[in-house]
Amino acid sequence: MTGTGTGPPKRDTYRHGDLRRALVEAGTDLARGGGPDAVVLREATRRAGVAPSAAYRHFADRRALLGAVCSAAQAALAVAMEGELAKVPNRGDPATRARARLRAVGTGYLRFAWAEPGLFRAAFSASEDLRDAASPARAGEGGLTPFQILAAALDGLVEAGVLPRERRPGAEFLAWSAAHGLAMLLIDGPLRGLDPVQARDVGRRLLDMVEQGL
Amino acid sequence: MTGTGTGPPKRDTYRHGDLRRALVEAGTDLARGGGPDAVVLREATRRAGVAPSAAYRHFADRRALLGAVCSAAQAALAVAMEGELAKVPNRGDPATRARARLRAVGTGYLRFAWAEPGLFRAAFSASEDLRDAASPARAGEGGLTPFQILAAALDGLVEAGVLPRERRPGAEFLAWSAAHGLAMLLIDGPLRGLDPVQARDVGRRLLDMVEQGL
DNA sequence: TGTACATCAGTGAACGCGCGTTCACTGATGTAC
DNA sequence: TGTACATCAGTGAACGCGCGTTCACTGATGTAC
Repeated sequence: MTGTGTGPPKRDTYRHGDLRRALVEAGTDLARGGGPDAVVLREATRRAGVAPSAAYRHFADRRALLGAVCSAAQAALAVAMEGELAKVPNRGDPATRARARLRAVGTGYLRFAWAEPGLFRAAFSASEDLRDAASPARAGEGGLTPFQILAAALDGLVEAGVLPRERRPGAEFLAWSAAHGLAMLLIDGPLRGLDPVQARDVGRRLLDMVEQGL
Repeated sequence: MTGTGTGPPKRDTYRHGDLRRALVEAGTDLARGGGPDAVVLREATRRAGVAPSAAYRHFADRRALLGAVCSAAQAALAVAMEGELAKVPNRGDPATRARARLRAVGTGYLRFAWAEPGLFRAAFSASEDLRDAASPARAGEGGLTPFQILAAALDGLVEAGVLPRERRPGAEFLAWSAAHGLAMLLIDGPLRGLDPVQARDVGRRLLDMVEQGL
């Protein structure tokens, strides 16, 4: 962290100090504003106060930078989900508590998508498959990725006897689909015009549906 | 339709004849291959065998062309959904028939997304809101848009006494979210690697969940 | 039926733009002696 | 503690690219007489 922090991109040293991190942060800001397409290598270097070619000391190409931004976005999503989970009181009977935890996971997911649409889209932009879903770079403070947080909540539902064990396998894809679809329709799609109250309502009803339907 | 049909872009006349349609078709082919970002004005004119500037006789700018492609993609989606609906037998009691029709709508949606991922993404690319969801340019052969087809299926569920009337309002957003989310995860997201059999299975289970949870 | 003319769809050359990427370089840093 | 040197992070100029868009034009078509 050289220079004047988040001020102008002027540096006092020839070396940057932590350019890789600075580029990921700049890229993340760009994604925040305009989604994955807005992650432009040259603009990231500009914001870091560095020549465009300097980026190639830390990333093989633009795709690699976007991949790092994608991981950062997933980590931010995980943090949002953890934050919602932390609000769930520890009292009450295990069944209602397990249900509340699943709802919290879904609420965190939807809230993040609503509050940070660009970042949310970036989180799902890089070509990843399920193997990447466990990468530590995508984890929140608790060390779990969004996908793992959801899985844990569903496991809790089984342990509490709410979800029959035989319906557990693959359940994350169903719950995930519902939340993801609503998120996409709300931020990018035909439901974009909804006001926050309507959005919250339809979110609640969606989570009801998942709870009933799983 | 001048020249040799779908052959090389050589024309024998100065006038094209139906350039607007040709550009939308070329743009749709581009979207089919690479989603909305692949709808490149210059490439569309190239495929139509025409100078780039000719496009401006028919579209104000690239966005307008993309909008037309988006409508065409939605119409194709509507046709796919209609096709699945047509398979539902007309016999049986009204309740199971209404349920089957909703499933058919969902199946058509998911099948289209799976078979035509680029077109599917293009269908939801243009900035539209719910008012556009009724535009005739997006309708299938039955004159209904995808959204309207879904709404009709849900109305049928109410009429058959399967869905309580008070839960009908807004139900399209819930069903739509579930299907849309799975579609996105399957074509663009972490579920991309699934083979067709797995994809079909998770699709069925998702529709089960919607049926149970609505 | 033939001719003059208005229309307007398509031409072709040019524009500025910003991008990702390369390459030979420079100079700050840390290490070996 | 001081000096020589290897390392390698960042420089700066340049590249080719394809894009969207503009503009004055040209020539096929259809209409009026």
